[in-house]
Amino acid sequence: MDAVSSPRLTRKGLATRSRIVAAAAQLMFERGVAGTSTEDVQAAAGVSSSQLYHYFDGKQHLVRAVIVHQTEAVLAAQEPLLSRLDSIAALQAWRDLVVELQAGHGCEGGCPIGSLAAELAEIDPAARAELVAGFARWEGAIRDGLATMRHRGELRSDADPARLATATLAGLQGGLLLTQVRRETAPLAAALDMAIAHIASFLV
Amino acid sequence: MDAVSSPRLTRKGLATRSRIVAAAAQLMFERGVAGTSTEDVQAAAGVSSSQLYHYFDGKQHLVRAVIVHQTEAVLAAQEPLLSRLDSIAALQAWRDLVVELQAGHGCEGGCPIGSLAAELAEIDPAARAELVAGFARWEGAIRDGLATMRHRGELRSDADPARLATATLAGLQGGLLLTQVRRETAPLAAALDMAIAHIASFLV
DNA sequence: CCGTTTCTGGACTGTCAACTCCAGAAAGGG
DNA sequence: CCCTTTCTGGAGTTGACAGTCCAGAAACGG
Repeated sequence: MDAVSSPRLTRKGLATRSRIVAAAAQLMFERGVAGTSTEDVQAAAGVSSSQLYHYFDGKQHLVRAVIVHQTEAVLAAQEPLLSRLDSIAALQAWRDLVVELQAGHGCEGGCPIGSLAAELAEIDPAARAELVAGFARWEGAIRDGLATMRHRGELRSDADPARLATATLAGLQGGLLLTQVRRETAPLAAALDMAIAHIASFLV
Repeated sequence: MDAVSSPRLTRKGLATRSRIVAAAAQLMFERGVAGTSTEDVQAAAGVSSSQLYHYFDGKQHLVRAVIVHQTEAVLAAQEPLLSRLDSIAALQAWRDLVVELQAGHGCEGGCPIGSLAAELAEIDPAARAELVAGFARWEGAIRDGLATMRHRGELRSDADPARLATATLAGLQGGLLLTQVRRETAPLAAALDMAIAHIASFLV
């Protein structure tokens, strides 16, 4: 739709815009959207107020750009595994990666997309739409792997890749939330192991 | 620990305090903590500023009281089923109830506790502690039902009630989040069906 | 190299939200 | 019934934050 749109941006302008989004994403991940002021973003990105408002029509627009940015970042962090979730072994490797990523932060921060979703779903319809799209991409990657397995005849025909992918993403999100709150990876591991076991129950 | 503590409260004082917490809980459920000002709470509860600060040491303390309030409300809304999750049929009835509750709101709002958790986990350590306690009670209720099943010999001895309960709660939370964002109950239903199928896979 | 557009610095404004204060009303307790 | 404590009304203070404005610097395009 728009995302980058606006008028044309100079090479320099694009760099400044990216710096703002990256700084905002980092701060909003750490303190939430409401806990991050535009002044904080300006300071972190090393830009002035007029610059921020030159590239974005206000905080809400900046937040939408942050959602897009974080969606890319989260999906990229799971590659190349995410694009090849077409075996139980691949799913387990992906599970291990996700768990290790959380352990690496000390279980802080939760899911960059999930946290934004919880904070914004009820108060910013445009943000919610962007989040639906982000989750759809994530779920789509999982679903594609499962569909490949079914297509190959490894999963029974009564396995529904779309529904399994939805349930897996739900387990992942809930596991991330509990892991964030409890500051231990056990809930995330348990949730993903459940999802994989459930998928494995459809193996031929 | 403290929760109600403070000095002694008159019958009337207790009623006023409850009104404030209930109003704050409702508003924070609809708009989030950051999106709810103390002025909003005052107006909704029909109290003055001095009253709010008479009963709470500030917004943070009020938020903690809201967490306790919502924990009670969420658990109560699932009774009497929640205390008797000791068969697959009981789990399915509970699943149906949870899904219907969400459908009843039009899938708005998500989980009252989960939303608070996502918003507060990183910015309010005291709130995080209260949320850990709230989730523990929820998970404990699920775990107790599963432990009963295992004790009766309905679940195999390699089933770990605590871990299954954690995974189920994770699925529930993630399902609620996706359901909130997508405005449809399918993700919640898929996640809970997965959890129940996983539990059923441990039946003797 | 020159006109136009984009980009940047920084001061400024208006609003809103958290929290304080104090005086007076109501309740409790002996 | 009176004294103490709790409770309430409402005005006031302080600070922060989203967003504006305009003048000047840099980049681009022919």
